[in-house]
Amino acid sequence: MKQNKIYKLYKDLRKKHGKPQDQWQLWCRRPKTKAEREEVMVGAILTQQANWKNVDLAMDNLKKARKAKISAICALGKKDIQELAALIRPSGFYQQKANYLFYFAKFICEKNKIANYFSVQPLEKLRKEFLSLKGIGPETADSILLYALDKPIFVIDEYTRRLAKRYRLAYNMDYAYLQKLFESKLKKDYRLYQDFHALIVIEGKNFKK
DNA sequence: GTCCAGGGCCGTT
DNA sequence: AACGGCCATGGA
Repeated sequence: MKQNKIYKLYKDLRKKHGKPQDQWQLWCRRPKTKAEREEVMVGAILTQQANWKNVDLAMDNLKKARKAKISAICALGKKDIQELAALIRPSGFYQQKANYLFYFAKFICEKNKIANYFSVQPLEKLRKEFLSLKGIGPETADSILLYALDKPIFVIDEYTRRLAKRYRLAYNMDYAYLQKLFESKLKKDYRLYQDFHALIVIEGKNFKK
């Protein structure tokens, strides 16, 4: 890949921060076990507009209750959504997130009945299916595709926008535009996308809006 | 006490 | 298409 501002930013961040640590050790692990993938999916929903410390508290509650995996959640009934909400309370917006989690889990388990569903379906189709679910917007959908399913799709978030402004990488901060921009400047490699986005979040915390 | 975090939904304009 | 209010906790 030729030198360009975006790839150079990756190299700089990699040099400055090394391999992503903390939560990112799990999210950037290769390969992941099935259980780890399911845990990342849960985390992707809980982390919406939430401090990771709070998400961690919620994840601990779920683990103690043996409900930190998609397969455990989709075994629940509708009447258990309140119990789920109580467990994830520290992550904030917990009533909504409990519903999001429950129906997302149902969706995943349903599709998993079809052989190799997530490996066989085209990426664009999978993404549209995720986006059709309540509570799964562009960032959450792409986070799950990239970090849980190892699909080569670049995640855009608040920190990506901050760095894009700070380093004048773009003027348009529209999600689809930024995503295409980053993907067009990088080798199509989920491992690169995973590490780069993690580093963007780590670095982004140093900047105000 | 105040501010804010890795979003997304819904109603209004 | 764009914008504002809303959802909520815990740490700085």
